[in-house]
Amino acid sequence: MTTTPADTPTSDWLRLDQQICFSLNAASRAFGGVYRVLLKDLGLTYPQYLVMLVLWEHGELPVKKLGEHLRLDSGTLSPLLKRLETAGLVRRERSARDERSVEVRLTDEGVALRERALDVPRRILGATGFDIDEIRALRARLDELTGALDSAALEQA
Amino acid sequence: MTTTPADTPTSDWLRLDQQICFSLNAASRAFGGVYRVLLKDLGLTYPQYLVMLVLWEHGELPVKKLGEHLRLDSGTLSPLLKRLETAGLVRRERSARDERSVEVRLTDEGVALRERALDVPRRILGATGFDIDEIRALRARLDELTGALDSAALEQA
DNA sequence: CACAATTCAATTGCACACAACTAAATGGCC
DNA sequence: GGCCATTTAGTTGTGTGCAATTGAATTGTG
Repeated sequence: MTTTPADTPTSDWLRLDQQICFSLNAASRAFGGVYRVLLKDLGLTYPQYLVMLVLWEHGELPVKKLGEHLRLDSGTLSPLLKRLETAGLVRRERSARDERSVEVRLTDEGVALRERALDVPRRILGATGFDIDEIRALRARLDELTGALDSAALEQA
Repeated sequence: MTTTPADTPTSDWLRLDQQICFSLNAASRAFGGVYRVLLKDLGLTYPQYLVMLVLWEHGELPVKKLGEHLRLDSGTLSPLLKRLETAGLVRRERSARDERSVEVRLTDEGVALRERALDVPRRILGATGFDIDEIRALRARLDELTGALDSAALEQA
């Protein structure tokens, strides 16, 4: 346990920084690892699962809206959606009203996959060892952090 | 604010799961974004910065040890280290004692870069909007989570 | 000593992330 | 109506992240 006092000299900040980055980075990847195992049966990667979650909840969506929900741009989504389409889970059609836009909608197979995903959240929760309120508190903290980091990033632009 | 009661029906768990994954994933990438901006001056990516942090603290290290510190394998580290070497920050030499092993050591330039990185942690802390004790608490929580997820992953192997 | 199992780094193949750019379509403005 | 800025997906290029494989070096065991 490194209980670094608040007046840590500058030269040690890099070590402290190390701890902070590592923790977030490691947690994110550890989480991804557990999802990867659980999602293997469904034939989904973790980011693909996130896309399916949004579609299961919202139904049909243009790529733009999907990206806003997921904080992802077309550079990431276009090839990912192409793979989901090849897998038969999703169809993409140019919107009739606005031909710039592409509507992403679930196929019957994509809708059906939801049933097989239903127990994923519970198994994930079990893997964390946290109870649901602890997870919820952590989530709130992380959202707070994300919000602060986003506005800080904007100020630099 | 979605205050989901503990007896949420199964069909809504996917929506809850969505919130949890999104938060962690988003926080991780938001963090990466802020680091990316700050590290641009130094010519480092975020993962490269993590490698440099370990080297600044520990000096010379074999690739294996580096991977243990960072939870990364040679598949990720080999090309990354090659780029750091091309950038002149690092040298790689096969160990004399054990020719399977490759020692990674900082060049003078790599050591010098540390000076220019000294204010990164403070600027990151500022971007989070958290004070140092809050960050420390969050880090502890994340480490706990990582530990639980790792042991859960092991049980499935 | 011989030889099988293990260790270590590198490589290959696949899938994100993201910046920068392209191309098509739309909307606003004169 | 004609032109220009904006919006929207897609593409390209670079850099991870990880599974699986390869190949060389070492270790353990008889």
